[in-house]
Amino acid sequence: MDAWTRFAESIFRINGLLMQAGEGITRPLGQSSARWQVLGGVGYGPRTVADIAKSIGHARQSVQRVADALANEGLVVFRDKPDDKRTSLLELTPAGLKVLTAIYNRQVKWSARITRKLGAEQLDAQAAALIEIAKVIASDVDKP
Amino acid sequence: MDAWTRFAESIFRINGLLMQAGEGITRPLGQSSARWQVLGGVGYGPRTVADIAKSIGHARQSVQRVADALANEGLVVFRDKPDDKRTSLLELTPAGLKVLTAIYNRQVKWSARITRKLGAEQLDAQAAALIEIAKVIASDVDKP
DNA sequence: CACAGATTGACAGCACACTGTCAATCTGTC
DNA sequence: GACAGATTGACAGTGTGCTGTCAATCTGTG
Repeated sequence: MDAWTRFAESIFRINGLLMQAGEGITRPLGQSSARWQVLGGVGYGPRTVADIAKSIGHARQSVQRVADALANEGLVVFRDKPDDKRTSLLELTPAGLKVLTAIYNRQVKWSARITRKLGAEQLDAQAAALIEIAKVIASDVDKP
Repeated sequence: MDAWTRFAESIFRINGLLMQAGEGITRPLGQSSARWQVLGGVGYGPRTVADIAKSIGHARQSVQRVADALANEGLVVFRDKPDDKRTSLLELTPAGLKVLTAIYNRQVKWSARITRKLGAEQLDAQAAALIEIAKVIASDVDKP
């Protein structure tokens, strides 16, 4: 197994652990990582579904489905967007804000716990190195 | 945004790029990353579905579904396992071997291209660092 | 102002991973 | 050898993400 494969496997491993942690944070609150991302997208003010999709890098229709589910459960509401009759603004309800806040609190504790163990400097250095590697991979996409 | 979040986002970014590259490698051959993993699991000799699932860290039933699909398309066959009547051994057909070899060739080229740009030493160092971080995350799982 | 092209949500369908349940079968213990 | 517990595939159902198509609506160009 070559260095690149070892590297890729370490990424898969950490990604899996992060996803698992995300589930661990959201699940006790009856949510999920996908729902968290959408709720978080509305956290700083009303936005359209298409807007949120762009910002988190997911397909518009994936976000739409999650948003519809959240609206059904009363965590968000669709409000008319005055200047565009096609779409509407997604807005947190009090219940939605409560859930998002609870998730945020859990996330902060988790983040602080890990940062204490690993050190912000090391994490920043790793992140910077990974972003450089990401650029190289991205520039290679579609080559095979 | 704290260091830990920046780190997590860099992992998500690279993971996404790796998945994308995996699709790029397998898609022209009518396959996918999931199918690749299962084909690869049988590459060194017949194995059971449950066995493959364990080795790649996926749910048994997820692998079962992919294996059934591969069998339907004639890339693998189920052969009786003499000492266990519940299960069967999954084995590559000549067609399956052909596909797996083609995928392997594409993967090797891609891997070599990236390693040339980034250097095996850097990749190994990163992988080692990430594995250490993974241990810390893993030891924290279920804490929140 | 007209109109081509982009954007949007609704609808439909697919791939992949997970979970849980069930009956058949295997394994280890007594 | 009997029997409790683990393992296995079949079946069924869920969540998440993707794609494509369609009609309504917006936007920018001329």
